Amino acid sequence: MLTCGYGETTAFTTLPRRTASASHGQDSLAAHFNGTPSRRLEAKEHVFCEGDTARYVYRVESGLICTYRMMPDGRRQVVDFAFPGDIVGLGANREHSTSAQAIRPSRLRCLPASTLAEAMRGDARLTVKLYEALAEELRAARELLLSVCQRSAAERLAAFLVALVRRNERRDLDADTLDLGMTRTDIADFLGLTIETVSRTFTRFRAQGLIDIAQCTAITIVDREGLEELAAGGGNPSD
Amino acid sequence: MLTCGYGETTAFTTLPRRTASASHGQDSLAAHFNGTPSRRLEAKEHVFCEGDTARYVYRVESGLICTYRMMPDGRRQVVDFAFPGDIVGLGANREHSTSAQAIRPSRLRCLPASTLAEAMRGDARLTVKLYEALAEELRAARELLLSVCQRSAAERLAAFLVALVRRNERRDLDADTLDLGMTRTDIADFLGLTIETVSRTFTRFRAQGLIDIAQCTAITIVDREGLEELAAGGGNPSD
DNA sequence: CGGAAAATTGATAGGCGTCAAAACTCGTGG
DNA sequence: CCACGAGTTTTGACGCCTATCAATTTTCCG
Repeated sequence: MLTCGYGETTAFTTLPRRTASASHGQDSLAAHFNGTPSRRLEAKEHVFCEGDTARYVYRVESGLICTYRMMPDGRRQVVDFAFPGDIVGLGANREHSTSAQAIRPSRLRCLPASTLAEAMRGDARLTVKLYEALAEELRAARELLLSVCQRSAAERLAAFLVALVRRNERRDLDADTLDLGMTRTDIADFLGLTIETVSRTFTRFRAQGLIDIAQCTAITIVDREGLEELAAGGGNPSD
Repeated sequence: MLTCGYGETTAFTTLPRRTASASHGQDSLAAHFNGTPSRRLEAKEHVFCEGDTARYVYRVESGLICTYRMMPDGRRQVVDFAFPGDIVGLGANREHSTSAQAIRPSRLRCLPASTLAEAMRGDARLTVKLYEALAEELRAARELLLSVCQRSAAERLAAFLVALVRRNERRDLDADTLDLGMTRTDIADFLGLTIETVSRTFTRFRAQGLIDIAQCTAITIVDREGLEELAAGGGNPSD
């Protein structure tokens, strides 16, 4: 809405918007990542953990990173998925307030926080860019909050899929062929559901002719409009 | 954790932390609000609405402001309660991404966004302060996400009350006497519950000797430890 | 091919939402 | 000062959605 022309407000614009925010701040941000050391991560390896000193800001070059927060008793809330081009680790004043973990083998570019801080002192416009990028993340986080807390399981999953489709579109990929690349657990922890509910909802979507499931992580969109309607709250049109 | 010495991570540190963030950025922010025009609002009057052009940033002088987002079908997610001293309207690039409404009669100081933007251009340290304040809001939003999505109704409400108690403490008010000043609807929309569930949970808390309810909005904390334990997830110790 | 991890499917139960009605609060006016 | 009425809160009954527990099937690698 702020930086790009998507007319919808269907929630889980989380993913599209995050990317938008990236491209928003990237004009001047991107340059700062050029030539920085890169780091390879295996699947399940951590980029950083909650409480770690924030030494770097990262840009995802390839792979898939998820950021999350844990409760003492083990419950987990996935806060974000970061795809290639996205920035990870912004907004950590001193310590990271989330953990970040590679879901599949990934490559990151690492920009030292000190370098960034120095650049911020010298370049007010860069700081404003970062401020705006952060504002965008805040907006996305609140949208996720709205979505996850106020929607049924089917609505959440539909919105999630729709967000991925739109992300594909913007990257000129085949929009209707999704490679999730993440486990049911990741999705469940993102949407505030259990893996069983996610799995059942996938199955129901297939039965309803909304999607097709080749393998667990390879999904084809069959009825995109149906999904979008569901995502918009069309499941129970009460008014 | 970042800026103040509270050792706990019990969630719904939302409120305490937000204030912490305010005081964090306020050293240099506060000065900018001095002498700005003030505005009085009646209960239920809006400060701004989602989509409005972001003309001002506000500091709450008195009263209580809540910010929220709506879904097309009317479901509402309260994102934040802003108490005196808190800043409202930060992070809006161009339009507000949330609505803000006075819950009770309130008074605000209004800092024009253009003035702030100008100050940011001239004062890099201010921009960094704002960046950090926003980072704190982001952290709080994610904490709220974790809390609301992963916790039972009792845990959510307990965490909410504990957060208010801690807020009172920091202001040297009587910590155990809460004047909520908001309706059950506001609380429900904040915690992702219905008013009936909120009401029932309050009643159960009273029956369990955790709290005492004089009037709907006047609550006394009886067993603070019990509440804190509940808030931390002590309701169902599964491990 | 074999074993571990992940996903699916089923049965069950419980928590919370929904609908509905009663009780309470509070401001207004007789 | 009391009565009234709208709005809010409380309480109850009921049902559905989703979590939980458990078993099976599929997927993924070594």
